[in-house]
Amino acid sequence: MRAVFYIASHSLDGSRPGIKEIAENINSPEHFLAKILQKLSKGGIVSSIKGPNGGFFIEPQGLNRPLADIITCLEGDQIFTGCGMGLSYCSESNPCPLHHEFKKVRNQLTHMLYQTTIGEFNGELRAGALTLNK
Amino acid sequence: MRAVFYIASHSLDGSRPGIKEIAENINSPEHFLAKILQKLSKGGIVSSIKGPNGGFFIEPQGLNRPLADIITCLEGDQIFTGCGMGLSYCSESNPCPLHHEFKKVRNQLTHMLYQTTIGEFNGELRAGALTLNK
DNA sequence: TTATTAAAGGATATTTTTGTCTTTTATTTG
DNA sequence: CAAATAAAAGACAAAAATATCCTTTAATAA
Repeated sequence: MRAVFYIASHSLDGSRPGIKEIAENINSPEHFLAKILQKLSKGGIVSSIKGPNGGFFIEPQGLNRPLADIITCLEGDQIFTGCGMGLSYCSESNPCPLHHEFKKVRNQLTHMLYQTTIGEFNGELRAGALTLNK
Repeated sequence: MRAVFYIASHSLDGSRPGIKEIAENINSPEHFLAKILQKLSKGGIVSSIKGPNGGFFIEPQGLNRPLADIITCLEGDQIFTGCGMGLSYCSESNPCPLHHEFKKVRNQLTHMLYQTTIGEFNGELRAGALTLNK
């Protein structure tokens, strides 16, 4: 998510940071980050260009996608739909003890992740008001 | 948490289920459950007695403790205080991009886990309205 | 068109989490 | 006290998550 924020905040002026640059700026192991960006690239969250002057970027419309898309791409929709205690049987019609209470929390998280967009923090990030370090 | 619910629902009549019985009823590997119960026992969430007719139980006042205590005992208070993106620098005065939005979600989760008590589901569990299977 | 740059992909390694096995200690009952 | 029961504890094993390395592919520029 930090990598996506970093790329997003650099996509306004058409620049394309490479893995090395991103990794340095978000304190992430380079090769590990590469794996994640590959997945995000396949999922269409970020775009990439190889070769000199290549790197990662996000299309203008991509900046309006919700954060939830990042999570879905990387980890599936388990956190949006799954049981709070990880129970397979749990559902609306056959709820686990925590089901109803947990649903409220999960709904709020879901709502937050669908309302917040990838590009939402660009201004503050570029102004230096927010940072992405570990 | 399911183990605690199971023990709680059997502590009303003074019975003391053993690890084997608990494991069977919550579909948990016996020895793995043993480790968890050891930790919960050290933390004072559950009590235990060795030997014949021994097993685990929860004191009457223990039934009024919040679910949050279980989590704190097993995993610390990271989920109550930590940053949503796992950033070490993030705080109220030096927030990460998601800090303010995530705080709302975390606060609701925290509230839920502190309002809900360990013994809260005893009635429904004993009536069979709720189950603890995986 | 060749050298260089940078992402993609596959194989491997490390670490953490989860799960298992065995021995020890405590308690109860005959 | 001796035998049986059951949790506590420690050592060990398997699986999953995280991280690294190396080779391949694509793009650019001289």
